[in-house]
Amino acid sequence: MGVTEEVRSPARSRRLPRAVRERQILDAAVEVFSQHGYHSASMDEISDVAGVSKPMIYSYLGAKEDLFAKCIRREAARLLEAVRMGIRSELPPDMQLWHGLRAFYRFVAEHRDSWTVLHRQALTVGGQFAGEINQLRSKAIDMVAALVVTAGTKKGLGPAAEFSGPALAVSLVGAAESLADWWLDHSDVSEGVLASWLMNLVWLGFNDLLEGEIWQPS
Amino acid sequence: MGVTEEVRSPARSRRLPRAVRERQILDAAVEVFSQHGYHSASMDEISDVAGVSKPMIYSYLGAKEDLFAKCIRREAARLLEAVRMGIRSELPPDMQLWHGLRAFYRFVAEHRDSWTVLHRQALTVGGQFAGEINQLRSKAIDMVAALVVTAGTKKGLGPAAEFSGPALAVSLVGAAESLADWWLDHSDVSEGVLASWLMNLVWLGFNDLLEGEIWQPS
Amino acid sequence: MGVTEEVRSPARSRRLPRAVRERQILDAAVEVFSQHGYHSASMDEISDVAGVSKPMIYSYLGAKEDLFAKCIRREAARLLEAVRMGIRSELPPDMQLWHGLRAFYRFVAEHRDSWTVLHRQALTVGGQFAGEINQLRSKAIDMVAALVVTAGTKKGLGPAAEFSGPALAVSLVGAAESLADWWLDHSDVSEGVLASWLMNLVWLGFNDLLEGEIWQPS
Amino acid sequence: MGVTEEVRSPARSRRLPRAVRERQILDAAVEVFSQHGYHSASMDEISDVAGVSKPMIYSYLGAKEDLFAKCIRREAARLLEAVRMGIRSELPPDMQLWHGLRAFYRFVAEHRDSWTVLHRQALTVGGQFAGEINQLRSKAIDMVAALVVTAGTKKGLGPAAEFSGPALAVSLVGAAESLADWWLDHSDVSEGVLASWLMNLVWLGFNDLLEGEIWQPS
DNA sequence: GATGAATGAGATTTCATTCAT
DNA sequence: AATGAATGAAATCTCATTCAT
Repeated sequence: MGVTEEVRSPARSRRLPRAVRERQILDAAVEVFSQHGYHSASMDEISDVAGVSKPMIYSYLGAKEDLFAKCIRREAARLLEAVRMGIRSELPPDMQLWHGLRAFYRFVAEHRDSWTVLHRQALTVGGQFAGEINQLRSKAIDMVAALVVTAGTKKGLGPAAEFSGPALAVSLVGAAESLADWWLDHSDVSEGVLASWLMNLVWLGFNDLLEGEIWQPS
Repeated sequence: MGVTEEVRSPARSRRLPRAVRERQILDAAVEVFSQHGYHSASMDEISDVAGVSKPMIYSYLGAKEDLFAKCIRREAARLLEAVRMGIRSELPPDMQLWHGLRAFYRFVAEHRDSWTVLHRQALTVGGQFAGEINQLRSKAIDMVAALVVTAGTKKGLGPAAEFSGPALAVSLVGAAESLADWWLDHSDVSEGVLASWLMNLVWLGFNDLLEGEIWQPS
Repeated sequence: MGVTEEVRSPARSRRLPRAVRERQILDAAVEVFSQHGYHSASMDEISDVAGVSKPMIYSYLGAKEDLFAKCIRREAARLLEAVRMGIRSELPPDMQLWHGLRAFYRFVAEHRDSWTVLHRQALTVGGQFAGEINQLRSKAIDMVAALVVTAGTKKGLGPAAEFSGPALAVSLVGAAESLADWWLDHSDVSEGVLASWLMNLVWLGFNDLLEGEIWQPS
Repeated sequence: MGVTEEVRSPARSRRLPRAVRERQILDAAVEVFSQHGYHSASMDEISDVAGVSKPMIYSYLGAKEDLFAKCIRREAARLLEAVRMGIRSELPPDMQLWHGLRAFYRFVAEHRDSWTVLHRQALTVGGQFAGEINQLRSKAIDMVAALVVTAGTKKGLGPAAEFSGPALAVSLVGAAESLADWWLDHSDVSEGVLASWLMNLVWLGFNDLLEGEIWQPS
């Protein structure tokens, strides 16, 4: 079309305000960390991908460790927010759980890098970020536990109290995470189906399944 | 035999048969990898812990990557073997599953380093060992899937077939792993209780629990 | 009074005349250089302390090296001036020397930063500022030498001429400097006493001291 | 001369024992530090001069700071030893002092680099090595103070006691150092003459000099 | 068989300095 | 006049890996 192809690129615009640069850098960092992991990721590559020189990263976001921590925090906040928005608290507990799971899987699908960083890479750094990650997981677990307890009290709770609520929640979250990972390699399933599978496992259990029962969104 | 053999230095014994040396080194490697992770572990420390010089490691087990791979393979084989030994195929499926889980948790308790390397550290190496790990997981999953299918066919399978067997197995394995991690920080529970909790989740499901049902080993 | 003048930020006032800015910057530079030394001092910190942006420093006083040179020159001039003002040329040579020393120590006490920069830090820069410093020392030495010569000629000079006047002056200056440094850590002595000690060393010498003689200001 | 000029250099011999390498490295470090100062000296240059790769320096002598500390300690020990050997304790105090000074100046002449590192560069590093240096200076000062006190008690000490012995010693040491520095640029004087000058200053003092007295080795 | 000696290559981080507004 | 934004260049340090004995 006769476009002069750029004498001076406006794409790589210069002299941007700090906030913009910080976002660029964080985006790049998440991408690179998710691909190579914390240790193998190099500040050089991050600065390349961000289109920024290395000193700027240090000046704006600190050392590699700080940068990684900031990535984790941002992505964790995003993920939690997404799940929170997904849950509709006016629905019955099982439907809440189902919607929460769907929101979770939608997030994973739409932000693979974020999920990878949070799930796989955050463990890498000598337990240094175990705190951050565990907070995230704790919040997720609390949400689940709240649902179960809510459901339980409605029906009178009963002997479920004998079981460690946290342990159940831990298991569910682990199952959901594991399934998310599996999904990354089997993406031909919708997030609704995924959530349904999980509901059938944790809501009904193998036994009911074997009996022919099925859970499905009403 | 009258061989004086060594006036001094029995500590750092020499001329051991190759197989022994290899085990020494692998043991040290598993210990160090589990403590620091793949990247932060240094060949220097491994050679120190093994009581062997670095060139020997390279000569016997290859480069760092190879060494790590061999660690993973050995520990994976051990874990699988332990679980296999735990299952008693003459029992009904739910009891098989329960015994398998108990064996798994016993292994984790008795070989924390092995478990740490397998579960936490193997992920960190940029997916380089995803293959190894996935094989292990696959085998675990297959074992679970086989149980479910066995149970299913006895009863006529039914609509459980509509659900991805693998996905359910993946979820169960994820839940078991997650619970194992949680256990590392809450070790005041017996492995039997742990396995029972998980059975209640995956065999009965939340719903039955809420109804007051409980699964317990017969 | 009633001038509103500034709703905020009276601290970082703008549009000051160049001379004022330059003084601000030099003051800050002397402070920072004296604390961290030439190399460890960062232009960033200097600009912070000065309350001025870095480009301004470069525009007004040049690169780091220039800035340091200007610091040294200013402080050297101040020190020399202070000593000159201290000497009363109408007094006999020994009293002149004594008053000069007192003035020197007063300066050191009142401008520790200046003295630190001149004495300690100026040496560190790979002899790059040896020239500046040596000029200062030369002037100090010349002043001392003049005193001695004056005294000498009055009395007929004699065999003192066989001794290198400069060398004696160098020694005296070195002794004075060394004592100044010592004083920084033993500040509980008055500058008069300090000067007297030195007079007893260089005017009388150990020998006379041992004989029971003492020099004291008349 | 028809020599085949080296197909493989034995000069840069390889695989030397550790002790030898350490000495090589320390020698190189002293040379480079003395030329450029602590900060401007680069580990690269030191490794070049030493004919050794950088990792070896780190492996044998530690980080830059450690390396510098080790340089200082070694040179300080050498200097002290040289002075101690110079003093002949059977002589009268003034002769002891004179011999000590001569030994000091001989050392400075023969090990300019050592002296430069000790005197000029050691101050550079943010007072981090002030301790090391002050220990050295303290020992020198103690030696001088001991001489003066010895002389003093022989004669009955008298009012010299009123003067701070340490302060006098500090001054003398400062004078000696200063004169050593001056000497580096005026090397056409023998170390005996240098020592004599200083003796005339500190033993006799200006006053006696003006009176025509002279101190000279008996 | 076994190891002390040795290094290439690359990682993180800092800083003086300048542009463009 | 004044500064936030931006970077080239270099320094320290570490580590997996291999010779040569």
